Amino acid sequence: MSPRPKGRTSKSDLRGKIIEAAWEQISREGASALSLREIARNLGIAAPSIYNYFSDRDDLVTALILEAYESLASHQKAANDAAPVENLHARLASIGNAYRDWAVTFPQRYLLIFGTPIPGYVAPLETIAPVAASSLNALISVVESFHQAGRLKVVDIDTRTIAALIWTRVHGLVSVDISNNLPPIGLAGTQLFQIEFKLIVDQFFKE
Amino acid sequence: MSPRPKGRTSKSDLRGKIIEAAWEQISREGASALSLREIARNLGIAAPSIYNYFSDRDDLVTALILEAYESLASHQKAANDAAPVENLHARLASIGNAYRDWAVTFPQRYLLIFGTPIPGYVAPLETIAPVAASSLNALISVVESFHQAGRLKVVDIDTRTIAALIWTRVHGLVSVDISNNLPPIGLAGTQLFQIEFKLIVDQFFKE
DNA sequence: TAGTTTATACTAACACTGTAAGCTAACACT
DNA sequence: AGTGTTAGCTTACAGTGTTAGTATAAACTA
Repeated sequence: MSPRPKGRTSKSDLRGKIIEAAWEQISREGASALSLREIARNLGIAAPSIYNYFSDRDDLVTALILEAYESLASHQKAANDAAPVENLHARLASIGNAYRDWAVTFPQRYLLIFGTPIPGYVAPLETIAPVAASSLNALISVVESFHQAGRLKVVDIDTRTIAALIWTRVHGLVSVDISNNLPPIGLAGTQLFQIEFKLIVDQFFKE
Repeated sequence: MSPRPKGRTSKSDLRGKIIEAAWEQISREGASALSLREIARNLGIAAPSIYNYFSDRDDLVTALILEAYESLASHQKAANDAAPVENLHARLASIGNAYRDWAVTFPQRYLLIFGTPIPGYVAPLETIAPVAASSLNALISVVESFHQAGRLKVVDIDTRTIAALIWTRVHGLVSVDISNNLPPIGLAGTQLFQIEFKLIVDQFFKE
């Protein structure tokens, strides 16, 4: 039926195309609608061929999660580097806005990372933890800088704990926002984010 | 094969048993592993019989979500009523702790409500919004009371917005905690929650 | 260059899922 | 008694992830 492509295609990069098709599908339908057979259909290949590149569906999902974390981490780093090193408030604002922007631009990727959207999927922590941690590096680094400059308002909490709390606050707001679970208080997500960000800065950082 | 039960069983409450079996399954395997056929197997009935009580799987999930919201809301109300009306800080602490306790006790129910764990399921907002809102009533009421007592530190933010932000903070921390997505900072979820709760109280409320 | 191995595609099949259609026995009501 | 409705059942269909077995083209080896 199919024209039987020439065996080892050598440079067709089918693995990359599978990942690409998976993202396309996730962006449209959400992570939980990921289907190996539909990926295969879209690519014009047989479904089991995917198993030449991923040991099973979970393995593909893990690859997607790693890619998403790397994307988030690189956006964070870019935002951090875009602000002057010595202007800590500017750096903080830059990475804060970049964090929300990334989540709003790629909501399904964000939910893929931080939700539990795939039936029966459990993330292999030892694989994911390192790159997940690296997506928090920019924030941790800024908090550390505030600390070393003696500009932390709160002194009885470890800097990494402060960073973790800032993250859970931002994550809580952003994840609820892109899931459309915000309580109906007449404020758009952007406005609420600005308010919360200001409150966070006020509470933890001097000047 | 089966002894063919006596037709209209009238008081067998199969609908209730289906929901019960669904919870049992969700508690063990997580919400995304919910399977109508396995429910039927556990109850010793045929899978399509479920359709006599729920129009489809999503309908069952909606019923579960409503039940979960109601449970959360009633726990919140109980916690609110357990503290003396005039002691606003005690009431706030009571509902705060009750919120986390409920989430930790029923993590899968919490994730069912606030995550997007079911493949292809989209919550019917007009059905769920009212009971979802009612689970925030205790918090809103306490914040209102602080406001009317002139004991809000922050005056340029609407009280409902303050309540919403407090909720997103608590939700962010709790949801990440029960999903085991907390950054590795050596603090247990309980400790982190106490720290964050104190910070919230300090930031918004006087005395 | 000829022969062998290996990688990558395929088809067919299995076990599972939600769900629709149609049948039947028991009850409720005229 | 007869009728209609309810709530079970079996059967069947289309979808899913996954495994097994097969074929072919490329790459390596003698």
